[in-house]
Amino acid sequence: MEHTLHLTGSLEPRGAWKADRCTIARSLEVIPTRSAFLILREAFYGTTRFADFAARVGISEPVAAARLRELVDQGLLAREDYREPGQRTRQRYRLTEKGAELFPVLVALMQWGDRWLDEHGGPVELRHHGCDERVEVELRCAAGHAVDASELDLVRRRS
Amino acid sequence: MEHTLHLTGSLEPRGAWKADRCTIARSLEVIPTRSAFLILREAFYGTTRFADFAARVGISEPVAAARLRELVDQGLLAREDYREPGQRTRQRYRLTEKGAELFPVLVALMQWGDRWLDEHGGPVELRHHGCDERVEVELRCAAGHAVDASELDLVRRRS
DNA sequence: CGGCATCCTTAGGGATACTG
DNA sequence: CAGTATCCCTAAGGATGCCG
Repeated sequence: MEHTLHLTGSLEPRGAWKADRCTIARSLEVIPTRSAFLILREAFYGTTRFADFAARVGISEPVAAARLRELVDQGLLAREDYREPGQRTRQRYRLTEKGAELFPVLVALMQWGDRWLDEHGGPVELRHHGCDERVEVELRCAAGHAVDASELDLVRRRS
Repeated sequence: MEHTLHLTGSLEPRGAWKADRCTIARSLEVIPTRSAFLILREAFYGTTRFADFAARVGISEPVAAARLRELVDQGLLAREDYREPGQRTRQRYRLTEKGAELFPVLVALMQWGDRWLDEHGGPVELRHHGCDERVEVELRCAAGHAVDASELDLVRRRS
């Protein structure tokens, strides 16, 4: 069984596209580290406070400070002041739309880990609110077909 | 707009599940580095040879050797000898099923980078072979509904 | 509470040269 | 062709302590 893509036409020879435009590589420059991924995980789980990020991700506060600053600089998190009635002003970090759209990446990592790295299929699962059915990431084409990885063509974008 | 999940029932307080069982964290222990991700990208693109991995990922050969060994040790790639008729024996690296199932992770990273990190939506795209429609990763529940990130419950797995 | 300063250790990675 | 050996540099991250 071959696990590679169909490479069509002008994508080969490979000089046809520059490695520095690869958007997988670019994404990994924005989220280069394990701690960055796990801080995003916490943000999806609803964590907003500095000390909670450090504690729940399991990293030291200096590292948490560095990662949070980088994620804010990249526009994935927004740092904002807020004040609950009768309380002092606090800070919190919230996902921006740009950050929130990374959700499928985290779900895909979780799904793979659930299958290959845990005896019991992982500690938690995602369900469709209301419907209550299990949720998974999948590949699907614009015509609505579920797509297997063996049915893919990789082509240069039609600009 | 809130970009967090619905956390239901016993997932809170958070001590209810152990951070070391998080399968996102576990996956990132298996593929911890940018170079590991990009070697997998190359494997999907059909690269099989040592020197090609190093050159196409843009890493030095010592680093390529270390990453390839780790990926083989983790069972994502298989190293095998092969011989074409009339040629000497060569080595190649091929994706295992375990490695191949990481494909949605890479597609999700590419899709996010296409949207947020490239002026023109990315250099390449995936199309459904035959059908020729564009392919994307999406969240979908077992009942067949496309699921928005705002419609998710996170629950402990029913074991 | 939400950090920063300092010091330390380890891991990632480049360059160059060499080997079976 | 498919790597290893060596050397060096930088980044990631922990521990401790301090600050507004």
